[in-house]
Amino acid sequence: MGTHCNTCPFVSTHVANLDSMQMDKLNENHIVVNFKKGDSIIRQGTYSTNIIFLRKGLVKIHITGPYSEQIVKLAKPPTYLGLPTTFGDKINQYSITALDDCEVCFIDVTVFRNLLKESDHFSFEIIQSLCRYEIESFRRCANRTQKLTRGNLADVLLDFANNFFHSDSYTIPISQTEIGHLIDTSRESVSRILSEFEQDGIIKVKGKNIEILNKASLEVISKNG
Amino acid sequence: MGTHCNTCPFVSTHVANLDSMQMDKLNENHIVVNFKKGDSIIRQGTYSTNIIFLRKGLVKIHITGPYSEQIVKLAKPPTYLGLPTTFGDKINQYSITALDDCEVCFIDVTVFRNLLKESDHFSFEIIQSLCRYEIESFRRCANRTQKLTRGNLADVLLDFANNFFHSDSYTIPISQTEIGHLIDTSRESVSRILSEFEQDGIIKVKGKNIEILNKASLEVISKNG
DNA sequence: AATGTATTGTGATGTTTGTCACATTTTATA
DNA sequence: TATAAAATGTGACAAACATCACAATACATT
Repeated sequence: MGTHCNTCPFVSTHVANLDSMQMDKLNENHIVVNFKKGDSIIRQGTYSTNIIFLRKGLVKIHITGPYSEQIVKLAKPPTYLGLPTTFGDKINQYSITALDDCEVCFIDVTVFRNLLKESDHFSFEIIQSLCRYEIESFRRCANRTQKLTRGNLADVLLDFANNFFHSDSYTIPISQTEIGHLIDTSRESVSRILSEFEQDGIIKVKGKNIEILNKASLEVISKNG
Repeated sequence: MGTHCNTCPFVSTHVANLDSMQMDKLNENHIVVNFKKGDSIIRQGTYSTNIIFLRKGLVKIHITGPYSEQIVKLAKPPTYLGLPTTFGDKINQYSITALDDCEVCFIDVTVFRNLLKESDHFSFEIIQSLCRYEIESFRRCANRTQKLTRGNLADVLLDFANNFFHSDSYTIPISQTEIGHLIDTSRESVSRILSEFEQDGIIKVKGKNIEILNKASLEVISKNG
């Protein structure tokens, strides 16, 4: 707690036009919670009446598929989590787990609902986000199912560099098993292909530290194979 | 044209609480268009400033993946199409093609935007739909990537029976090639597996006519195979 | 009815990748 | 530091499936 919504980056971006009464209402009806790496933030199958706003940290959104776990996507702040659940049947349709130390803001769904009611601007922001997610989700699925494993793995490495860490050298926040769940392949294949990449001088692996040595190559692999 | 929005099933379901002035505005700013089987309703990469409401007929939503075409999903009325595009960058991120004779209603995006502005109820309906789509999309992707081809094909056959034609005997509205694009497999595999199903007495195929003879079996295959 | 076009059936073959098995390394915990 | 637990590396093998090739139908159009 202790952080008033006035100073919250999410409020300033998305709810800029809430009046101060609405702002106070939001402030009184949210709880800031910290999660440690590995903690479950929401769990598939459980009941939820909160919208979650991710303020800090990295999370994975994952669902129990027909056979194995699938990581649907990774998410970084600032973003809402759990919208679909809360406006659907209130049963979480997926799990969210912290990959980092995370700071999230639980907002009661009725309060959130009222914000939507009172601010058409805010509603529209949410609609736009959801639309973006839908398109991303189509693309991700098409890639995953059409590309070979090498291509998907290259994508993951590039995605971390470009969109999460903004650096070609980073500590990968998930295990090889999890990478497997993310690109629908086995842990063994991930291991093998990472070795190949290293042998080809494309990356340098040291434990969980990845350094991309030849980004152009990775991009080619991402496209062609 | 000729159909006032008053009598439109979509309006009565979703926009029930628009006042008559809003209703008239909607009515003046839409165009009803008919498409024939195979016609392209929207085309990936083109510019669009219309929300589309599907009133009648069946459509496929498909995107050009890294290698081949992928049918993202099939849609039936009543549903909005093209929301993500129109509230995103206005460039269609996917194509929509009629599988049937279709009747769709083009609504100018600014008119639609105003409806959202004026009715928080309507906005919330849209938010809820988008949330549902997102969850569906996660599930579909997990199934597609984890299940074997037999299971996915069984799913498709069941989906048509249960959710589109409400009958165990129907004329399948897409070719085997398209089924392949829908479940990410080759045309040949679709053909082979359909033959297997028929040999096992699970379905009867006659041209494009499908009759499900043993639904329980199909459901088992959908789950386990 | 005739001809061309799209759709479907089916065999042979090769590739990709999952699975099993076990060794090895790294990380957590008492 | 010792010991357990988790994560990773790697070989051998099998399964599922794509691809290629070509035949056989069905469908449309004049």
